[in-house]
Amino acid sequence: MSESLQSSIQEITPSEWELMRIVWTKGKLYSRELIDLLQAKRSWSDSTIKTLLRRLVKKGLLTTEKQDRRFLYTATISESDAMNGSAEQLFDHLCAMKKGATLLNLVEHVTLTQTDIEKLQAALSEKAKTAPKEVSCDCLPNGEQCES
Amino acid sequence: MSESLQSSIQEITPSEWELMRIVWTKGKLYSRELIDLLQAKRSWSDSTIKTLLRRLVKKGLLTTEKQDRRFLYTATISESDAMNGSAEQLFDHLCAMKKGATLLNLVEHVTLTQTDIEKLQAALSEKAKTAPKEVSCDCLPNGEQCES
DNA sequence: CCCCTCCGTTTACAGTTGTACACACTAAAT
DNA sequence: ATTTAGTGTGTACAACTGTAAACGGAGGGG
Repeated sequence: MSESLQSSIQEITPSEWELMRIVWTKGKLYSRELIDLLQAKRSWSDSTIKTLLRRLVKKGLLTTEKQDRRFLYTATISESDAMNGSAEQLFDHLCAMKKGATLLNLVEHVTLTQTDIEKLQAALSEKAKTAPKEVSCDCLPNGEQCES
Repeated sequence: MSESLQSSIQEITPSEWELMRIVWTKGKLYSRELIDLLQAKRSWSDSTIKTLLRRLVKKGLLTTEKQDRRFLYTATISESDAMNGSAEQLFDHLCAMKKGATLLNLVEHVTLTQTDIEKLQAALSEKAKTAPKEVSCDCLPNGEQCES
């Protein structure tokens, strides 16, 4: 389990997420399999997918391993690290004061299992022990606060 | 209060977030003020900031109002809508099965106030009443599931 | 009345992203 | 040996992003 994300994950674009999710789910696979699976959802040409694969390798998010005559593609970072990293990156852009509200909105809109909820509740109870009364806005350079 | 985000908010880039946060905090302001405030954090040239402003207006995220001889800039969407929209957009890329884990990670890493925590707990208790036992992975076209 | 200063507009340019055609190479089939 | 089918590589190109210099118009100061 990764504790805290070190140096902010490589930016992953929406199209890249689609490829990555398949790679993570399958573990290792040939471009052909990837393409077939992906085309079941997106009508992208083989070429487009091959380009995306190439770029992901260049970005260092995938590695290749020569097998047979073609390549086996594997992810270099775990899905959780990618998810947590991206989520944290997004939250970095938000006003410190309003992160809680955003989280609340997510909790309300995302489908969660009983187990997820239990874990979240446990984490929250723990956090409540040391949580501050207020968090101030960090949108402006001087200490000026935003309302609400 | 916006209930659910309609048609997926205009994509906001990292640099744009910086401008927007200032605009949201100040409500209405002249480019000069914006530039001064922003330059206290980022060493961007006036020009760069003016370009970003213009692009935000073109994207429809800001509107202008001629005042005096210059423009007053205002945001066209609320900060919460932007935050919630972006967060939901990100979550759309994640495996349905692992959204809970990502949320958990956020809850652990984000600074929350006592009040935020209470609200989250309330929302979770409510949600627990109807939450499913499991959520399945939606990464692959066929029903194939990812492990963990 | 002229120049300067402010602010908005034009233009620029490299890098990234979405999308894809066409080509090269190699193993396999004929 | 020649063709073929399957993979990877090169190239392309428009839109968007990060960053910024330069220009043009209007009001203020001299």
